[in-house]
Amino acid sequence: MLQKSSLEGLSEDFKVLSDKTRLRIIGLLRQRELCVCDLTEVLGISQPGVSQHMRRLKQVGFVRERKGGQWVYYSLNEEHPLLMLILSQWPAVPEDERRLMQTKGCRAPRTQGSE
Amino acid sequence: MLQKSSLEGLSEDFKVLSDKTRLRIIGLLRQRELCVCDLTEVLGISQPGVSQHMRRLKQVGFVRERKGGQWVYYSLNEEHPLLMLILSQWPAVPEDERRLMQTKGCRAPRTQGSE
DNA sequence: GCTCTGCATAATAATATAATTATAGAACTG
DNA sequence: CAGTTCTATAATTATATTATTATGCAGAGC
Repeated sequence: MLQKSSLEGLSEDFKVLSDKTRLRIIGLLRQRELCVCDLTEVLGISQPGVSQHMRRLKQVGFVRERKGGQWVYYSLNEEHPLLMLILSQWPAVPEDERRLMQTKGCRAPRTQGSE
Repeated sequence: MLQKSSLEGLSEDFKVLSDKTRLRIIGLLRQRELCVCDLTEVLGISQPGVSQHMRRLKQVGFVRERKGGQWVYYSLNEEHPLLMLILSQWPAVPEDERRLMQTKGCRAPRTQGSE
């Protein structure tokens, strides 16, 4: 039984969507592609935590990754039918969006003195 | 903080949808309204198990209940926007549908001799 | 080549979830 | 009213899930 039932797949999709942190991530990715360090900063959880969430989001095909130098950029997979359907009802999370604005993330090449 | 964030609500909706048994229940309710004993028979789990699932489905407003005599009939809430959206992509579970056909459920008034 | 930064994975601990059995209440049946 | 049926809830147990810390690997910059 290599083939998962479609029920199994759907359940897995919803399981991935059932975590608030992942919902926040998806919301943030609507704005633009983001790297792990961006998300770590905005979400306020540990880097490994973000990585784990991204893995699950990737596994079900909600996000795609693109490696750019040192960074890994994640973006929404616009070809995922269920995700696109659901995005139409996505709630805004103003606080996250504000934090995303304020965050410098990986974009600011660090001037080594500054902490 | 009486009001749940919409993120919380959405996450809860997906959590309810993330269980295969509940997905099967929703699929079955697409056919017609069903009572707990129907579902117990088709799903092959215990009666309290079905009741618990129905409670969660009711809590997030996916299903409605109607009491009819001795029975409690559940049906899909056609006014739930997210549910309606998602139903468009619902997978068929032929085996469940077959079992539903075959089941007599609560409809057959038991002729007391029959086991 | 050495060091630092960004990311992934492994191991672990705390918490949540779903099944079962046992029990109780409400509505029919005689 | 006594017995039976259908459903809900409580208690328990087994299993999943999510967070953290520790660790390793790859690319960038000196």
